[in-house]
Amino acid sequence: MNRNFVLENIKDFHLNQVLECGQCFHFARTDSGINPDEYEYEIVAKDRILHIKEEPSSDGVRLIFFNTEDWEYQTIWKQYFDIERDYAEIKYNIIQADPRLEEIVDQNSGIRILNQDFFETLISFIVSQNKQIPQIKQVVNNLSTELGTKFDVTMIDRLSSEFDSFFPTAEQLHMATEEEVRMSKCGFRAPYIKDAAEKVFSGEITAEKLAKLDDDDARELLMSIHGVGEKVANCVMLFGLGRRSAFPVDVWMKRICEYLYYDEVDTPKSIIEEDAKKRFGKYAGYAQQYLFMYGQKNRIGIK
DNA sequence: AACCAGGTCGTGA
DNA sequence: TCACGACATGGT
Repeated sequence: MNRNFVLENIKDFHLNQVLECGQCFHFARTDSGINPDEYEYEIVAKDRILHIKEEPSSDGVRLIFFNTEDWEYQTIWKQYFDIERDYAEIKYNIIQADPRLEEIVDQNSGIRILNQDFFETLISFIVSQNKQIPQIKQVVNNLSTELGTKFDVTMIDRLSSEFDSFFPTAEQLHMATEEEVRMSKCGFRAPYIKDAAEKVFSGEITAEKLAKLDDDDARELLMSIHGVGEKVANCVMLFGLGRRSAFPVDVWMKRICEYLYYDEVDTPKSIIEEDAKKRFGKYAGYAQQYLFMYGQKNRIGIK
């Protein structure tokens, strides 16, 4: 109890970029920001609340997992943070596919694609449609506090200011009424959330079933949920099912790719996705995330 | 006060 | 197939 697990010299990893790149929504930065090299976050994931800190180290970064046993890191967080994947190889291949992306990848070289829970990812990206990231985080937290299981006090190593509950399970969202779901301020997405919860709770759609399908069939099954279109399905594949060749095209990716590849000419999302998957192959999902961060930081295509 | 946000649905050519 | 408005909510 109360022991910290520490990783030294982790390369291609920057906590700030991992969490703030728009792939996950149930977390908060908890440090003051006074020291520019240190980042501290609370993350609610994997039926736990994790208090984690990043500091510079001689070669890469040091990650401190507070109040974490070795086995928890080995069986949970190692996988969640994609620690053992070779991101140097990923970046090399992306830059091979398009040398112009070298600077973009360098600027965001600490990104990792998290291995998140399927159901939470599905609902979170249903919520994400036509919303900005701070609002998505708010709705995710509202759903959790209103309908999710409260933390066991022994799980918290200090009082959390923002969080008190896990993201609701499919069963919990299935049992809730549409009005209760609407309390989260999800608006017109409430029936979408209900349909997703019902299809997952009934076993009609599960991560296990989806894992057996090829990309096209998996996406088609996801899109049988009312409120899940191409973009949300691709995000669920990429962030919640480990399908790293998925290339979600949202308004940002459309602007960024039109800027880079189509001479600013209006181009259908389907063409953008198809061309990107040809260009980046099995690395398309990673490329998408580097491009997304680049576009957001530099406000590509915004007046 | 309009307009937009990590979109999708329903409708009508 | 494709264009277009509606959809809750909150922020410029």
